[in-house]
Amino acid sequence: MDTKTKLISSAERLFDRHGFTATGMDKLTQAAGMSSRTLYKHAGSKTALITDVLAERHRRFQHSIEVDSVAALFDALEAWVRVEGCRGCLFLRAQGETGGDTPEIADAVRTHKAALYAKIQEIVSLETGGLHPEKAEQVLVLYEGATATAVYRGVDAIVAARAAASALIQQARA
Amino acid sequence: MDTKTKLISSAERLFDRHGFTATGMDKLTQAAGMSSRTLYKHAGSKTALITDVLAERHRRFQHSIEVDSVAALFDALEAWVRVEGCRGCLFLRAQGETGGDTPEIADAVRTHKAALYAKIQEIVSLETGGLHPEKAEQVLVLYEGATATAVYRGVDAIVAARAAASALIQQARA
DNA sequence: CGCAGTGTAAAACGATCACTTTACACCGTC
DNA sequence: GACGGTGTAAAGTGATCGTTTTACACTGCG
Repeated sequence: MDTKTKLISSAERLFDRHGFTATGMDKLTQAAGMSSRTLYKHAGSKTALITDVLAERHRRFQHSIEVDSVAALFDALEAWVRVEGCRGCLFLRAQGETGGDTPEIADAVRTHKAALYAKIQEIVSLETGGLHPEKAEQVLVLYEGATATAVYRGVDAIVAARAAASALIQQARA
Repeated sequence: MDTKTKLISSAERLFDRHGFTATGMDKLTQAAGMSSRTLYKHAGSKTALITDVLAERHRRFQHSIEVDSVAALFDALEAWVRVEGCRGCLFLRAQGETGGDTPEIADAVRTHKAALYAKIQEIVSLETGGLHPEKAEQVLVLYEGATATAVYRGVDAIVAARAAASALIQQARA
């Protein structure tokens, strides 16, 4: 594994477990197994490192939601949290920690959420024959809710969200 | 307004806008209009101040959700974000920033979420005649989802959540 | 052989962190 | 009129923040 990949993946882990602000550069260099000079050569700054981490996570997340039904969307989320754990949406957490004051981070969040919503719109349109576009936002809310609620209620929240989403879609088809 | 009340309300505002870790004691003393000595006499420590802020917010929040229908629950949330803004659940944000490593904060989050879930169970039971207890978790997910999604989609998310929740309850009644 | 590239360890940068201390002023009460 | 309680301003605590610097070692390529 090359230097930058190792840096980003170990940084993602630390940011996710302990928060962005609370994670210092010493912890990051130590976890990545490199000197601070090397870290700065590859990342440039802490903000840039956070941006890189979010971009990589977005890439991986996008791949994980390549599905074509609402039920499968929540199955994918369940599989995700089983592998990655459930500490809430890392993008919204980054937004919250910075108060939206860091433009690069705010942009990464916007991009990620726009893509998520677009994907959900695509799936819902597929399942309802494009007849109920308002259901997309409801499914989005269920998806975000599943992610947030799983923090303290675990996978049960995702199971409940999938059931609710399926019921709403079923209802739209009738 | 007495000293401690002023301290807690100004601290809540800063924590909410800029995050817990990113908000230093100098900003807190300045916003509260008091010396650091007075702040420490009343709060004890930053962690204790965060705990006090969360406890006060919980008190205020509990009062705001004294309703007896699912629709009214989301109306209350909409009214809340119109007054307080929508930057996500402050409890989950505190949990995320500390990684759950601070017991007092983790306790505050647990208490808050247990009360929220209990309230939703009560309302759902009221509306479905106690026949569909599994709907409570679905409404909880919609509630958390509305809070999280409102961060980037505003009140629309809450409106969508209310519609979805009402549909699910309606379905349970049939 | 020489040299650019990439890495290391470790010290230092000024700033800021949470927190404490010193010294002093105003207050109503006994 | 001395008093404890509550407040202030401001300097100082050591630690840690993100970042840069100095000095040096290894590697593959011309």
